[in-house]
Amino acid sequence: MSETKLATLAISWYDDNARDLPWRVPGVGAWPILISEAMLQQTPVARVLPVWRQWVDRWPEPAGLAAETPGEAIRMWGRLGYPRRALRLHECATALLTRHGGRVPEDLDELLALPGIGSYTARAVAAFAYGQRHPVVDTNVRRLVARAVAGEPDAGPATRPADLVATAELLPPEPAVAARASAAFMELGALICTARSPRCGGCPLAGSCSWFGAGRPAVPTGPTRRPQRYAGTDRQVRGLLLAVLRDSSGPVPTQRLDLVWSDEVQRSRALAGLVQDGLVELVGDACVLAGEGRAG
DNA sequence: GAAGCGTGGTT
DNA sequence: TAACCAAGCTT
Repeated sequence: MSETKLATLAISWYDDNARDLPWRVPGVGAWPILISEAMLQQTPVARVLPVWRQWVDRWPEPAGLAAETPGEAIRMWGRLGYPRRALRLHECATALLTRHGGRVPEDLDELLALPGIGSYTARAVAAFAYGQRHPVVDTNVRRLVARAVAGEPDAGPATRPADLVATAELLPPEPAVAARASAAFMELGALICTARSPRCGGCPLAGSCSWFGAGRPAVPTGPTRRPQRYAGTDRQVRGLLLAVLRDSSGPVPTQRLDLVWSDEVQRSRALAGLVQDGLVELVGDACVLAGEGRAG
């Protein structure tokens, strides 16, 4: 008999406090759920909502997306960020068509083999779309488990196998209940057990939380590496270049792209990177989004 | 395991 | 205002 009290408490709280997100509505298919998970990778819910609606309205099945150019997926991605995710989602739709008859597979290993689908997303789809019992471990769950179970102030930066084990031990035996517990843990991490200023006063797990019980010890202060700034990076230049192409329907002369960044060396490097990544194509002396060099 | 990859709101 | 933050994946 293991510790499923946390799951019970979390689910009770979730019943009353879960946000009404459209991909959580009963009956939503695995494909729209998969799209939501891909969009939510590193992008806040509020920004995903309108784009998700556009995608599921336009491409309710994988076949619809697979029939488009990759560039159209990139264009419809809008400003969600990390546009390679749009490319991967398009590749994913194609893979679903060729390997799985146009449907999202239920098997975890088959999900993991899809483009852009990693450990978190595969388990999220298996749990939330198909009601399977898998540990669904994202940054929120890692943080919550680190605090509630291990009594630590925060989790490590990346998901490790041990995180999956620790989370799996919290899941109730019934698959559907386990899936709901995973959703509840994530929601608690997103709304209550936040990174910056956790609201332990409103947390249903506080009475069972090791970290809270220990008086909320702080993160040990140490020399932290300063992360790379965004301004002036290739990342920013890529974003500027892609924004021009996204808002254009046809080929864009490279001469026009010269206007978005004055440093020729960096601009060329950024553009070459976009081409290398398959987001952009060169057509003579012009650029287009992927797959739109001939038509579109 | 670290680095690279967008974007915009919040503190 | 600069830094931080938001449901990761790939190489």
